[in-house]
Amino acid sequence: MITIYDIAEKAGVSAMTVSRVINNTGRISEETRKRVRKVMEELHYIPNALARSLVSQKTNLLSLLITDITNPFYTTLARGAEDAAKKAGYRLLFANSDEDYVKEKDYVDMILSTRVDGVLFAPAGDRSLENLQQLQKHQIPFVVLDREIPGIDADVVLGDSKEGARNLVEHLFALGHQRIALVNGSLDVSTARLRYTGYSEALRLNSLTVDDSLVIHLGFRDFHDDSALDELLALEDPPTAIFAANNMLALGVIQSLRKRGLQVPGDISVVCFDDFGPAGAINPFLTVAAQPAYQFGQLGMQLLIDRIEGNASNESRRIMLPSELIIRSSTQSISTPVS
Amino acid sequence: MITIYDIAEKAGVSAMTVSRVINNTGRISEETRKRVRKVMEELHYIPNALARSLVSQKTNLLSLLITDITNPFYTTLARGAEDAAKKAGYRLLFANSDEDYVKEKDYVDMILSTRVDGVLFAPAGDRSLENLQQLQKHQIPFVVLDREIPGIDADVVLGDSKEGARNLVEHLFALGHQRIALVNGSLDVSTARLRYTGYSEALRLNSLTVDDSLVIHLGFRDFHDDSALDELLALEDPPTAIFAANNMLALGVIQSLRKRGLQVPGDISVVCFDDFGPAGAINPFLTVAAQPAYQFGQLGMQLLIDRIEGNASNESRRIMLPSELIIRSSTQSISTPVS
DNA sequence: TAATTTTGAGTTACCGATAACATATATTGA
DNA sequence: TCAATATATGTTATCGGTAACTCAAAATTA
Repeated sequence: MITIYDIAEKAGVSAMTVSRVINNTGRISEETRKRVRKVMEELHYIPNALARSLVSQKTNLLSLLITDITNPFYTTLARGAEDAAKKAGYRLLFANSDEDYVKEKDYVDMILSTRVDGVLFAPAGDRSLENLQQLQKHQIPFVVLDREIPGIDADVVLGDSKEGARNLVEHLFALGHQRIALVNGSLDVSTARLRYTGYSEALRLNSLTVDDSLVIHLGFRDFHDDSALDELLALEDPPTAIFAANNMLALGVIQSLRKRGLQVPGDISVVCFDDFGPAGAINPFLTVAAQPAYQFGQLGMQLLIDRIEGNASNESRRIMLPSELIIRSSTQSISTPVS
Repeated sequence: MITIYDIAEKAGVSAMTVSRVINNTGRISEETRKRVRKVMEELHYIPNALARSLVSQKTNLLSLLITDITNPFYTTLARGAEDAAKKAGYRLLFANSDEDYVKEKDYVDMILSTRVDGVLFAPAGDRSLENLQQLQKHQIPFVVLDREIPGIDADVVLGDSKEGARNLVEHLFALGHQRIALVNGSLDVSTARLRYTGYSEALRLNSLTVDDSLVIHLGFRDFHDDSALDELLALEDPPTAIFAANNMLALGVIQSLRKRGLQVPGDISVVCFDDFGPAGAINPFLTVAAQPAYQFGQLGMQLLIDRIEGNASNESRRIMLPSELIIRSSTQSISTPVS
């Protein structure tokens, strides 16, 4: 590897002079500058970011921690974050926790030892608390995305889960559905709780109460075990519609329904939170509460960079983004069954 | 930030002793070891990977460069790469070139200054040559993914584009289609050339020749300008089926067709390369040649790590993965039009 | 018991860059 | 013309670790 010392020697100057040429600092005669530049090009010199960071105490590296890289919500978010980071001259280190606290902790340790300048953190859930506290303890600036963590006071970008849920359920009511099941994420995730709240509020506003046998709690990521669905369908008065708390759950629900020979929306209507990215556009099918994923990433990154660069006040900021109800063909009126 | 010197002072030993405790090297009495460990925990010590890498000349960082983070093919590939990297104890730095040579070059510079140990490189196209040569010049090990670059001799993981294309076109023939358009990627991408070859071979095998007016060359990523489609449709003898060279192009084609009031497959059949990840499972629609994206990432990463760790022979390896023809509902027989 | 080996540390130099300070000319002003 | 200032560059120390070498005390051997 070529270092500034190699350049210095060949150009007949000191290393410091080379450093000055690279960084355009100090006074250098035009002649020396040209000579050094020429040698740098000849030797294909590239500064060592490690050494630089060690002395500057700045890596220009940010980290984006998401919970599911195969979920289009997060990849679209990632693109927003990447664009914003690049614009501000930062590099981005991606990490994927798979909704797993242990994997998340591993990544936090990695993040700490890498000395990144800041973290955009989509937590797995409430128990991410200690992972976030770990960052706080080491004074790494971070912004929380998508899920609020009780006990953490930080900048945060959220979707309006309650309202989104209400909208979806109201849509189902409007189609005549009364028996609406909720296939929810784990209750140690704030969005799952809020979507439940929105769901129950919508029921109450329509003079109904929550029937616990219609509510399932799973992980947000997988729907491997669909036995819970069997229980739902075996109910005396089974649901005519299912509200899945996110896109991946909806995928699982629909696949499981089909496996059982049930048509969507013919036999049962399905709605969910989050859209499906570009792929969702080909065959518009699911009625969703679409969140502005790109903006999640972009705004979150802006908050983070503001804070890192000292352009943010001490109090933490909280951005709530609305979701958009997109009515497609996974829902239909209960009064006109196709069967 | 806590350093080994802080630990050393508080534990009443030298920095070297602390280093030895951390790395389990040298001889340390059990007593000292315990004392040092205790102080490390008390102060929440975390080793500085920068300093470590500076002396060891190893960062344990790998980079994955893809061309489109919103394309499910690449995110699934990314997951495969990430899993394999993690298993081998490496961290992964993602980058997204957007099929743009300039962005790609920027990332290569970043990669070089970050001193990553190796790169998993999905090139934008033939002109990535100089970016790859830049890596070679600096002796950074890399593995090329998905697209072969003339002039570069390196490990590479490819899909069998020719055969996949032939299969798709044969499928269309079997349905009675004779006027088959090809909406291809740019010809400076090897997969575009091979898919063209597969397309023309299939035609020839069926005693047809390529009609140039049925072939469009665009970028693999966007289908913003769909005027070329108008020309296709305005032909005296317009196509009854379209073969899109990848999933993103298929998306654009279908959306454009619908905008013009044409139904798929009613008015025109569509097939493409690459599936749509988890989202593709909800509403199976497009007939595709699905490539094993996860394996692309996983195998590529294995080749890379083998090479980095000196477990690979000097000659470069070439892995070709087959694609699977998945027949769904975007194609129908020409003899039974629904219209 | 003296010589030798082993054990458990410490010292020094270096990885590649930069901040802070030092210094030799060149230039300017009185 | 000589001090004062400006200009261009060099020296040294440091960021946080680790490799390589050194060394005193304890344990082993003859």
